[in-house]
Amino acid sequence: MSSQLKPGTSNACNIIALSLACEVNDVLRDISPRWKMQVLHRIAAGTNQFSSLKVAFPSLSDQILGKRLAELVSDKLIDKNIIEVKAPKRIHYFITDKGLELLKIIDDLHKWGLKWRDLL
Amino acid sequence: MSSQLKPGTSNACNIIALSLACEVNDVLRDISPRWKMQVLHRIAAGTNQFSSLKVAFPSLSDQILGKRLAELVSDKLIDKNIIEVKAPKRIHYFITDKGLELLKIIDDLHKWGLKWRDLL
DNA sequence: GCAATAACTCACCCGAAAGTGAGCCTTTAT
DNA sequence: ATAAAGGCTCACTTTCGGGTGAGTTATTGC
Repeated sequence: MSSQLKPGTSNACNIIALSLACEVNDVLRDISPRWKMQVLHRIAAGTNQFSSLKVAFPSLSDQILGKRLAELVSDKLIDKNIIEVKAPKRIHYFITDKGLELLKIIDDLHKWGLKWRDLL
Repeated sequence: MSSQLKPGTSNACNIIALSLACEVNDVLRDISPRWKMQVLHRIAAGTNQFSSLKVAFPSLSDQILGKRLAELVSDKLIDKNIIEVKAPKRIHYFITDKGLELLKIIDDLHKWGLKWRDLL
C-alpha cells in the first residue's frame, strides 16, 4: 500500500519494528482503512463502476472512493477493465482471486463479531 | 472500544454510517490499533505480565502498552488476575475464549498475507 | 454554449491516533 | 534516605489519515 511516512520519525521506526516483529501488521494496515473492505465486498457482489459505487455508499465522497479503489488495485485485490478511454470514461472493476480469499476471512471476522456481540 | 469522537463532525457521522452499513467495521476498528494483535498473541503464548511484555516489545512504550492492555480487557479479549494489590502490583493477564477465536482468524489473515506476498 | 456525465486528481484542513515526559503508589533492599 | 520494582495515568506534542472544495478530460444532449 502507498503510505506516506516521514523517514526517521519515531512513528516510522515503530512501523518498521512492527513489520519485523510480525508480517500480519502489514495485512492489518492494508485492510483497516475506512470503507475499503466495504467497497471490496460491493465489487465482489457485482457493483462494478465508480458511479454505481457512489450510489451504493452515499456518505462516501468521490475523493475517498477514488483513493480506496486505487489502493485496492495496487494491493491487487481488484483489477479493472477499461471499457472507454475517452471521457466520459467507463471502467469496470472486478475482484481478483486474492481479493476473494481475503473476503472469506473478512467474513469470518464478521461472524466472529456477531457471535460475541453483547455476549457475556 | 472506547473511542473519543467529537459528535456532529463529518468524521463521526461517517463512522455511524459505516456501522449501520456493516458491523464488520467495528471489528476492523477494534483489531487495527498498532501493537494490539501483537500483544494479544504474546499473551496467548504465555507472556502474562506488563513487565515481561515490555521486554518482549522493546520499542513499545509503557504508555501505549497500558492503553492496549486496557482496550483488550474492555474488549474482553483478555482478562486479568490481580495477584498483589499493593505496590509493587502484580497482575497476570490471560486470553479469553473470545480472544482465542479471534487469534485463529488473525492467523488466517497472516497466512493469507504470506501466501500472496510477492506473488504475481 | 452550457450543463451533465464518468472517473478521477490536487491542495488544503482538522481531528484522532500514536508517541513522549513526567509522576504516582507502596514495599523491600542498599 | 534513596532507589528500584511493577503497573499504570495524565498532560502534552507530533504525525497521519479522512474529509472537503475545486478542477480536469472529452463527449453527448438541450
